[in-house]
Amino acid sequence: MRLLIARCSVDYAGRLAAHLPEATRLIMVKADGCVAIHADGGAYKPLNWMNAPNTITDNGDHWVITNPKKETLTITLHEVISDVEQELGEDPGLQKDGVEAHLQELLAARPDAIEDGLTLVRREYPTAIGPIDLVCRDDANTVVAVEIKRRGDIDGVEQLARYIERLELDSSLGMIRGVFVAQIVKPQAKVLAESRGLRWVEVDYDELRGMKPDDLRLF
Amino acid sequence: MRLLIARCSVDYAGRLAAHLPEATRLIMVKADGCVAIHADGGAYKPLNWMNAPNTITDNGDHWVITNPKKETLTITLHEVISDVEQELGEDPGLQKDGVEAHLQELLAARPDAIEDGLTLVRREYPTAIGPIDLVCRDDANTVVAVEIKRRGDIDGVEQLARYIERLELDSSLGMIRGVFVAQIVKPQAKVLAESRGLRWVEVDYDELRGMKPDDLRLF
DNA sequence: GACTCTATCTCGGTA
DNA sequence: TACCGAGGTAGAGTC
Repeated sequence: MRLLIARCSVDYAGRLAAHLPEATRLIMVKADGCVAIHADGGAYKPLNWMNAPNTITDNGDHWVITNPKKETLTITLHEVISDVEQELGEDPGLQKDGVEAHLQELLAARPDAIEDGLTLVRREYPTAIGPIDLVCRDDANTVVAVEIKRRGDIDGVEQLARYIERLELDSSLGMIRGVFVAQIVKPQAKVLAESRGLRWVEVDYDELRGMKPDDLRLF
Repeated sequence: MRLLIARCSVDYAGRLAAHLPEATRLIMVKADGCVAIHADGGAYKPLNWMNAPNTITDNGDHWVITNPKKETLTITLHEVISDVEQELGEDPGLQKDGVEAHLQELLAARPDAIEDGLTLVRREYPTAIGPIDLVCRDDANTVVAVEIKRRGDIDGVEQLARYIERLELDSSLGMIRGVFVAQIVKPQAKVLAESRGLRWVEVDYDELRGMKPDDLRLF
């Protein structure tokens, strides 16, 4: 990794055009060739960047970085303040817990946490337009399609509606209901779900994780 | 900005839990207090981070960074390889050209570039499910709802369909047509638009920008 | 390669 | 502050 602190101006030409006036910034060049230009604030996102793979042409006072899509990042160096390079080696990578997949796992194990009497038919039920998170049946044996999100936005409701439309083409399934499940369901999503005749349910991840498979039987 | 290269392990506990095993990484601390931990590859996104505002507690061999939501990032330093600090000062910020807002401006000024005879009724026309980019009337005085995207994906078509559904609730408007406008309309979006009875139009940003308000009169 | 969907999305605007 | 939409979304997984 090369860390260059310099007064520079930068131009990006690609999907849009962007320009950075002259100022002092950090230019980070990683081992894979990707370049990021950071200001001294504003969270982790760089002001400008070019992902690998790319080719970096160093013309002394200015660099031109080009990717296979012919987008270019041009860095003009006005004054180099510091320039250090350091090998970091491979990174073992990040381990995560608590993403949507985990929520899906927990709900697949406890479908009655979504709605009393629900039993799982299949997880990742395949359709032509993508897999449905959960397909269940309720105690009246009606098919219930479940879409799970960490954040329940309007897109998720549309997704569920599309899946149900698809399932309805298979007349052998009979009537189909839909339930939209998320840790937080946004107001717009609630309105849309209701107007589409879909239920929505908010669930708590930590509570779910705390539930042993048998705990709910007590209620 | 402080740039620390160190062998470290990291734990994040917040919206999810995440762990980084011991390895050599860059720890970037910006002037506003935000922290980012970078590996030597993998584009511009850090492995772990904590945005400002936060409080950093330096316990020598480990740092604990806490934000107002009580999320924590814990960095355990096993060996510091390099530690440099440099003032960068304020950044004048990024100037962009070619984003959706510009496209909307240009089309609001030249609705006949979308379709001959179109005149603007209102930009950002408010509805309960969000604002419609442009509402126009054609030369037969029919209301035309226009959704503008830089990239015409399937979501945009859905969005336009929702808006029209909503407008149709207002019977005073009469019949309503919809036009989906983008620099590039994806094949799937074309198909969906047509099946929903919506027109789609591709426009060229550079051409639009080149048009003076009077140029089109010549055609 | 194209398509799909997730994300500690980030970031900006607005009510 | 919370909500909502755009993004050079990026990145991972699937077909």
